[in-house]
Amino acid sequence: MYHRSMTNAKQVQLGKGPLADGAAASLAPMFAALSDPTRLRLFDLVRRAGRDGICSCDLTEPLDRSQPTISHHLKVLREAGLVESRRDGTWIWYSVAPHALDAVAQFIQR
Amino acid sequence: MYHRSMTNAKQVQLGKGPLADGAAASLAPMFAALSDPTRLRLFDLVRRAGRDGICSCDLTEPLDRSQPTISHHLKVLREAGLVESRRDGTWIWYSVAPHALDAVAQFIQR
DNA sequence: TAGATACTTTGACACTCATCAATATACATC
DNA sequence: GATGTATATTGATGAGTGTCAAAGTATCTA
Repeated sequence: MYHRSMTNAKQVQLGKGPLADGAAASLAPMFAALSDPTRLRLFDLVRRAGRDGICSCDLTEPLDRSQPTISHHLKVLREAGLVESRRDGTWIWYSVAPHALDAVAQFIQR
Repeated sequence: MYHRSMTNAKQVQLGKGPLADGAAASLAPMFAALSDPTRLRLFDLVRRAGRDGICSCDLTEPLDRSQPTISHHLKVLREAGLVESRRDGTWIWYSVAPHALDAVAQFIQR
């Protein structure tokens, strides 16, 4: 049941003062999820696929990594709350989670 | 001469197509620099200090880390092109590098 | 039930990282 | 030059990461 869309995304509320300990702890994993080149391109491909999403099977080849490696990276993105997955028969479709990057964007334009 | 403002920030040009290998390789380190909670708060403190910057000596205490650790993190931020440093006597002042987060913002609002 | 396809998990390996104590360096003052 | 303060570097350690091959799980079809 890995496709249950398990999301670690916390509702980060950035106050006005210095970045709180908890907020930093919530934000850091999202940055970490994007801190690997392969994962960045992976997320980019998923984002480009729009609402429909993209099949995991179509992600392995363009990134030139083994299938388990892609699976691992997708898991990292999913647990960071950046992408969602939905099973369709044998296939699994990935799409960007709604408001995925809101917290990150909020921090950056702070 | 560590304060020579050595910046690894590349002028990332994000095209219209899928995220290129090189662009991903340039972006990832900036995300990596922000992927640690302590470093996130560190960057936030520096950013809050505005143009004047903030003295390294004022960063150790609020983050509850040893002086070498803070020094290490500042180096990471500096080499990622996110902050700059300027020596003033015995002290060293850190401030946010101009256009520090431009590439990251551009990627996020892509 | 058997085989095929899509995907995940496990185990291993080389590598990186956050952290600190100890030490070194740079600068100012005496 | 000697002493003190601010910062950097070194070395060590425990924890985490990206990667793959091999094995496991889930789903479909025949």
